Order: sequence, then structure tokens, then C-alpha cells
Amino acid sequence: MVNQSVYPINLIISATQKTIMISISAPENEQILLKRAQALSGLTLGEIAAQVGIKVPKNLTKEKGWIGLLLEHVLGASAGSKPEPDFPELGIELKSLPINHLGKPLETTFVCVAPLIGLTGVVWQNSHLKNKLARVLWVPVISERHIPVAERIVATPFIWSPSVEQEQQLAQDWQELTDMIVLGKVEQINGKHGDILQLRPKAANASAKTKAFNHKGEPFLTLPRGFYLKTAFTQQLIHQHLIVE
DNA sequence: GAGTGATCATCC
DNA sequence: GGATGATCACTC
Repeated sequence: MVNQSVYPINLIISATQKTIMISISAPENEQILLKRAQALSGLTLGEIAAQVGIKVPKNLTKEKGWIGLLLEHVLGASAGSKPEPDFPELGIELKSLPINHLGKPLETTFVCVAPLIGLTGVVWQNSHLKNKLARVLWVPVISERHIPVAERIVATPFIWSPSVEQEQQLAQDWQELTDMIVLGKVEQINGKHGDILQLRPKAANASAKTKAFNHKGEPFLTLPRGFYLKTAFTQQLIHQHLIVE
């Protein structure tokens, strides 16, 4: 049993048997999806990958999204880079969350690309960000760098929607950052802006460019940006849904 | 290039 | 040691 190990009680609720049925069909409903995800709790990425015949990379340097893609695959998410939730019928987005053995997030969480143009008429209520975070299946993975990828363990997945208070925080940060973009100040935004949300580069490399407007309303090219959740926020979620000592 | 999946790696 | 800025792979 994994819970006899060094990990805090309840970070992992179930160390299931070594062999589980992994279906790659789309889950019929939210309960089934959650149960399927929680059946992964306590398993290593190596065990999960082996069951679906996927090779585990030595490190994630060249495959930064590997864990997310593996989880999508085994949970039956619709593949592809479509601008819709991972589980369209359920309206649920899947997010893997790297944490340490105490449940502390190790990375910020990418949410979506930030539009730098075409913001006329966009308000919080119809924003991509609000839509993306409306309902999320979080799958924490104990993913400390010193642990070989194959030996990293899935903790307890949970489904979340923003509370009224959390949505207010998100809306406030989104508004602040969006206001700056609209005012042509996108290049003045850095990772320190926003309390729980930040705007940072989201690009293949420094050569990537997308259109934006400067403060005079003139178009120019700049690095594409994305919205990210800061770790203090996702840590709240972990502590809201899991009991971590 | 834009959007999906994110983590790396350097700087403070 | 943690966070910001930079970067990787893939699809269309």
C-alpha cells in the first residue's frame, strides 16, 4: 500500500491493484470520469504508461506536455488541439498538476492563450479564461524533479469549479491584465501582475510573434502570451479538496 | 502562426 | 529556493 509510505494521509486515497481496466472510450458522465481518474491514484506513471503501451521519456526536457497527454489518453479525452474542453460532452477540462510530496504545486498552471487583439465586447462573462476554468478535473502528480518520470505517482484527482470568491479573484486579475492589453501596455506586463493569475510568454521560442496594438493604437508584433494560475492559488485547491498534513 | 499539452532554466 | 521569462513537441 502506498499510504504506508512517506506520503501524507489522503494525498493518495487509493493505491489500487496493479492491474486496472483502462478504457480509452469517452467517459459517459462526470462521476464515471472522476472514478476513472481516481482509479489512477497511487499508480506510477510507468505503470499507467505500460498499460497503454506508451514509452516513458527519461526526462521531460523535450516532452514537457507528456504527462498531460498520457492522462488525456488513459482518461479518454478527445485528442487534438481543438478550442474546446477535453471532455466536450461533459464540459470538463483536464489539468495535470505537478506537486511535491506535501501537496505543494511545483509549477504554475497554463490556462489559455491571451487574446491581444479583438477584445472589443469581451467581458469576463464571455472570456475564454472563465470558460476554460468553469469545470476542471485536476490530476495532481507527485512530480519532484529528482524522481524518475516513470516512478512519479498520481495523487488523488478531484473536480473543481471556482467558488464565488475564487471567480471574483480570477475576474479581477483577468480584468486588470485585459485592461492593460487593451490600453496597448502588453509589453509592460510581467509575471508579477495579478494576484492569482499572471500573463507570461507562451510561445515556441523568442522568435514567435503575434499581432498586438501599442498605446497609440498602432499594430505591432510581440511575443504571444498566456494566462497562468500562480502556485499559491492551485495550492488552495489542493488543500480544499485533499487533506494534506 | 495559433492553439493544444506544459516544464525548463536562469535570474533574483 | 522560488518565480519569471524562455522554450519544447505536436496538430492543423
